[in-house]
Amino acid sequence: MVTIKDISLRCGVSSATVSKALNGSKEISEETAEYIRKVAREMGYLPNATARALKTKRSNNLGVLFIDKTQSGLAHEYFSKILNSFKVEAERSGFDITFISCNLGQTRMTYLEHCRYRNCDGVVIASVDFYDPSVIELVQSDIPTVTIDHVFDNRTAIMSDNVSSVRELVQHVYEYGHRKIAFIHGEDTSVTQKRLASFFKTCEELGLDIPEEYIKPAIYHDPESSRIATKELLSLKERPTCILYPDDYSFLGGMSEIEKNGLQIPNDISVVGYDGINLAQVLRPRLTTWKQDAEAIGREAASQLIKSIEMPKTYIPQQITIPGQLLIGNSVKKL
Amino acid sequence: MVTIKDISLRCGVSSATVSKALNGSKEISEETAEYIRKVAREMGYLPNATARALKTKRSNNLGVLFIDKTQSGLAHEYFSKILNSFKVEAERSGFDITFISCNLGQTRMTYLEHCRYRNCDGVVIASVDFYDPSVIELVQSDIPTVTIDHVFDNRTAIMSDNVSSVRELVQHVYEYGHRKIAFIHGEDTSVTQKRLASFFKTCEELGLDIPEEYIKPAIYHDPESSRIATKELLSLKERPTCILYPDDYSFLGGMSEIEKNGLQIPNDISVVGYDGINLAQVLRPRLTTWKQDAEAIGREAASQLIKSIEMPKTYIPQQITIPGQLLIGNSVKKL
DNA sequence: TTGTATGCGTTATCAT
DNA sequence: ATGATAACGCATACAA
Repeated sequence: MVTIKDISLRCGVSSATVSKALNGSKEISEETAEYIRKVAREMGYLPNATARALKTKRSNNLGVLFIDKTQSGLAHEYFSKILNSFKVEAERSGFDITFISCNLGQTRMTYLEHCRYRNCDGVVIASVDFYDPSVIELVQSDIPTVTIDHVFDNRTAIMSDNVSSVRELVQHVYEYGHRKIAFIHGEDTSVTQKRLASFFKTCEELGLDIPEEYIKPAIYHDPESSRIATKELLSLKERPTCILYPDDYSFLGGMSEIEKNGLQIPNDISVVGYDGINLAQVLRPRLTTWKQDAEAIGREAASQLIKSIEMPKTYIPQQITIPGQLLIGNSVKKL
Repeated sequence: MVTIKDISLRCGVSSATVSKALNGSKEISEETAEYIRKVAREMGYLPNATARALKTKRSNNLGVLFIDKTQSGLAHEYFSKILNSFKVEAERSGFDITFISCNLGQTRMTYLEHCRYRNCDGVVIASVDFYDPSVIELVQSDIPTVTIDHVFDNRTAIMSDNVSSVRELVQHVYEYGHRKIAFIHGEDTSVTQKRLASFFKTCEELGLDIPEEYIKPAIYHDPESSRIATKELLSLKERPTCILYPDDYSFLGGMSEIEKNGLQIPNDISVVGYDGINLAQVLRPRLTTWKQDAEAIGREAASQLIKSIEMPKTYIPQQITIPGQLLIGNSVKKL
């Protein structure tokens, strides 16, 4: 392993000079700096991130706290896209990514402890139980954090547009003539609460009276629970003409149930998804859904997090909403 | 931040003693060791991974080289499961995980350089172009590596059972009376080559003569390409009675095409998938497929990698095949 | 413009 | 059984 010292000996200068030259310090004359860089290149020098981190207290390492309960966390296209664009943007600024968890070796540690142990410069938090005390402890610490789809006071949050999205979806099916609209929602989170509230509000504004049995609980990214909810909806005396699903992936469970009942989409029943995953756009009929801009969410999260790390004094936490768009497929029939 | 020195002052012993006590050295008397541990706990001491890594040359950090081309890498349930179980097993042994890529900041580096820069103790490699010179450079370096689904000489590889799986699948549909079996395969990799060879060999053994137009290329995890391949197969004069797909996810593209043609699975045409992803088991009819033990693959990869790190002298690289199992659904009709 | 010296927190060697 | 000390590779305050 070639170190700064090796270079300094070869160049006949001090290690301090080499360090400065390599870091582009203005102190060093362009001539020697150029020479040092050349030698460093020739010798195949690579900075030692560990030593640098120990000295500077900056690891250039970002923690990623994604919970993989039901191991759907990363398999979830929405989150895997966010992670990927987060990673790309982070790397563009020279940051690496480390997963944060709570059991390392035999010693159980909190998320915060794990971050400190690894000297993470910042953490992005998504897809977790935001009421978990260990998550709250992390967010309230001095480590910069960015959360996705959940707001903490005086912390940056990147939000998908859960209110306007559901409003637009409901308005869309309303315009297509639907009045009996069912809503299958995910587990109780602030995202779900927002979507539900937006659903009720929009329906109210449109003068729709949605019976209670049109609202069914399910679990995000779990086709089976949406299949069951679908089954219940289909067995109602007053069957809805359109069903809104928690997400595209869950819809596939519903789709299966609908087809099993010999019904056709959209002729016999209309459906709407959420997320805009690739798969749903490949199936026929194409699913009408809300396309979230996961790529922008991840990129923005990284960008904000890095800003807050690099300008700790002047950075102002903010809530940023990333707009998505209505994707009109063929799964909603005009009545 | 509380350091070893802080503890040593508080305990009235030297920092060397604290370090030894905390690391369970036999040199220290049980009595003082216990006291030191107690104080450390009270003070909320956390070891500094950075300082430790600098001193010991061990980062307790494993690199993960997964290429996310077409951003399906992590969205791919097979790989995301592997990654997750790898992570869980690694953490059980006190290792963290860092993604390896080739462009960090403005400086482009090779995978090997990235690993060195981060002092990775080892790397797991999957879902990449194994003929990429930068990948080969990494594998041939002194950094321990484990590859998944590709063998390098004198290196550990964890393999799914591509040969026996395809044999069993073909035998299965053969037993159900199918003779006209089409095979849609993924892009050209050693995995694909193995599956194709196994397909041809099994067919030969069974006395089946598969016409060339029954073999269609597609792309793994890309429903659209499998949809096109399906379309071509369905338009043949001599239409196959059964289609084998590259993977379950790709099958969904084919499914869509089949249904668009007004055909029913399995009455009009039989289909077989590969991977055994959750989704395919939720749809009706349930897909007959090969369930890969992704969880075991990831776990074994981590376990082997860590062994090779901890016992560099005695560890012997090996190829380990993780068996999967035939999952019989309702997508293959008995003829 | 360049060099010297120090310390980041830890572990390891060698004394005691 | 415990302690003093050096060293890991780097960055920086300060001196020259």
